[in-house]
Amino acid sequence: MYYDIIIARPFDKVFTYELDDQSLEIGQIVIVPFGKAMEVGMVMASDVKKPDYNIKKIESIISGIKFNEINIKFLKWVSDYTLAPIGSVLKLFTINKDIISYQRETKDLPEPSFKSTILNDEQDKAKVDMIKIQKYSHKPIVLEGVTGSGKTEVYFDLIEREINESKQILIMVPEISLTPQLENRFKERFGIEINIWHSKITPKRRKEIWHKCYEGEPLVVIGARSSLFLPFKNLGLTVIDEEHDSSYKQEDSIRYQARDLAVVKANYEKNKLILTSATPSLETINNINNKKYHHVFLSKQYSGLPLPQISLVDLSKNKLEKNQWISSFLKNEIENCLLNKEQALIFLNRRGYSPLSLCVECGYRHQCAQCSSWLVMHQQKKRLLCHQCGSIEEMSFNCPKCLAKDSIKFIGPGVERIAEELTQSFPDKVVNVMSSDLINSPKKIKELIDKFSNKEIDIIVATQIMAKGYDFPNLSLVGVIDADAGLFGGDMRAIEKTYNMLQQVSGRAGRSQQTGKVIIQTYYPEQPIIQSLQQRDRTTFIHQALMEREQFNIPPFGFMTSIIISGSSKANVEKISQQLVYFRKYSEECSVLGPVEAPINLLKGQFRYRILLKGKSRKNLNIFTKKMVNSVKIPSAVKVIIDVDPYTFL
DNA sequence: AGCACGCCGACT
DNA sequence: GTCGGCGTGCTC
Repeated sequence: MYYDIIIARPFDKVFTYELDDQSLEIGQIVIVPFGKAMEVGMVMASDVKKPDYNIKKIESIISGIKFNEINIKFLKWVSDYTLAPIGSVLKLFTINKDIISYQRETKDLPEPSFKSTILNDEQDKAKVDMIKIQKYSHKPIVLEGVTGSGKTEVYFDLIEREINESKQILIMVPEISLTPQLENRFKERFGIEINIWHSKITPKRRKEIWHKCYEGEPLVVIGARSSLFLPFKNLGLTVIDEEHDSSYKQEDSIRYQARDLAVVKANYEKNKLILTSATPSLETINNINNKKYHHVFLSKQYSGLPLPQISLVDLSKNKLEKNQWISSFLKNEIENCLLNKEQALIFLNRRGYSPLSLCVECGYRHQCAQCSSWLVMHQQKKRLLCHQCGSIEEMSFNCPKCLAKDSIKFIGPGVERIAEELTQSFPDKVVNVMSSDLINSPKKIKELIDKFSNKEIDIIVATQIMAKGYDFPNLSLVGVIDADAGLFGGDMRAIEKTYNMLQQVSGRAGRSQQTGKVIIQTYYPEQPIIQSLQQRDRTTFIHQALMEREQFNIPPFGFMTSIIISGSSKANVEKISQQLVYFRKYSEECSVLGPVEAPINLLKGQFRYRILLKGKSRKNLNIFTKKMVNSVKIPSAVKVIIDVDPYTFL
């Protein structure tokens, strides 16, 4: 008998194998010889006719592990939607020899011991509403709540119900390796073991968790994007925490939006799904408006305190001193805050000391040798760093081009430079920088957060790393150095992201002990986007943004796919790009923009071109994209990446 | 993606 | 003379 097998390698086709002495079912996992090696595969079709080329025999069959109909349907859908080769998608399900051959010793489960918290009226109503909704509908529920409103406690109560039913629970979080806090809250609340899943856990843990999921053992998994592909057999509830977070979009090898896939998966499996956010994404809001999602809202801070007042500093009227970026108004407020023995957070989403190193004699700019981007000066590490590829250059104050001595000037501020300015203004206070350069492990995050909570630090200068859910009871002032960076002129997603980030940062002040203050520096205080931020009028911003997107036919109203063509030969890359867009004449419905050199047209020594495809339906756009890519023979020196629903245009 | 094959530069 | 650089092509 002959079988069609998908191999867990990047091929978008099946391979035919022979097996005589027994019959296989669709979805079974097998080991097959492939090239020189043994590979894992899944049976896609049985009883296929013998092909006219030489075929090999199936090496062995993994008993006890099998994809069911729904799993296969989802697998196929992911491949169809993301245009990723079906073999690559199979690999995402962490199907490999190591995992499938693992035998688990079953242990006795400890009894959970719940420690319930008391919900306020609003939280309790939200909880009751959600339980009611889940009884009659399988549609996802969006739990929206202002920062500090206690969303976590609400969904903890729903999780408790699932634990009591001996169900499996998945909490997806963005970038788990940096959020040790949630794990501790879970342990305290439920007194059970929490299974942390992300790409860097040990092989042993990986195998254990995979098999626990497959065996249907009651458990709670907190996981990053990839946890979506765990083989849960008894899943009761999925929670997608901070659903708007762009980390859910995987941007390397296989490109997918974990949140969107999770929604489809839950729908296939008829599972409960909760999306939480203080700043729901426009896609999600549109789905609420279209009644595809239910919506539950928490409007008040748990502490009962009013939300912090936001004031604007008009930088066009209050000119900054030369080489200073903090206005006297903000400095005064910081001083008052420190006098009250409270703490301040100053926000600037720019790492390092200065984004541009310029020679004042000849105009030379330090640029990365492999990328089309400037090198950022990092004073603490005493070097120049490329933020695209991470390459490092020696720091020098002399110009490498015109050889002038001490001619390099550092233009513009990063967090380190703001910290320097603060240290000069408040010499007897402790100022600390929080950015991914220095704070890059759960341990370091915890150390810094503990230090700040214990008031060993007075002022913290932070990048966006700060915007994610940390609680600081004594923090009463948040200053935003530059609200304009990212809000004007960027692409639509960048604007949405910046707006959310500023809204979240604003929520950091005064969460539990006293009403906080937020001060935002801007050159455009009259702009509607800044106004809606100041007045906490997110609705206006959303309404405006959705209208614009509808007008330009971009998500969630139209569909986009980006094709990135890269390679070490610029001429080759350009030639292939031109050949690809030649296919545009075969569709009237889908529009083809480009090719253009990508904004970062040189990355790690690879030249990059970009083509943008837009369409009215995802289905037709995907069919068109596939045909377009297949219309050109791609030499192996050129790489073509398809990005369905792109988030960044780099 | 791996992995081998294959054809040109710098080494014992 | 060979080691090894990575361009090209194949995997049932």
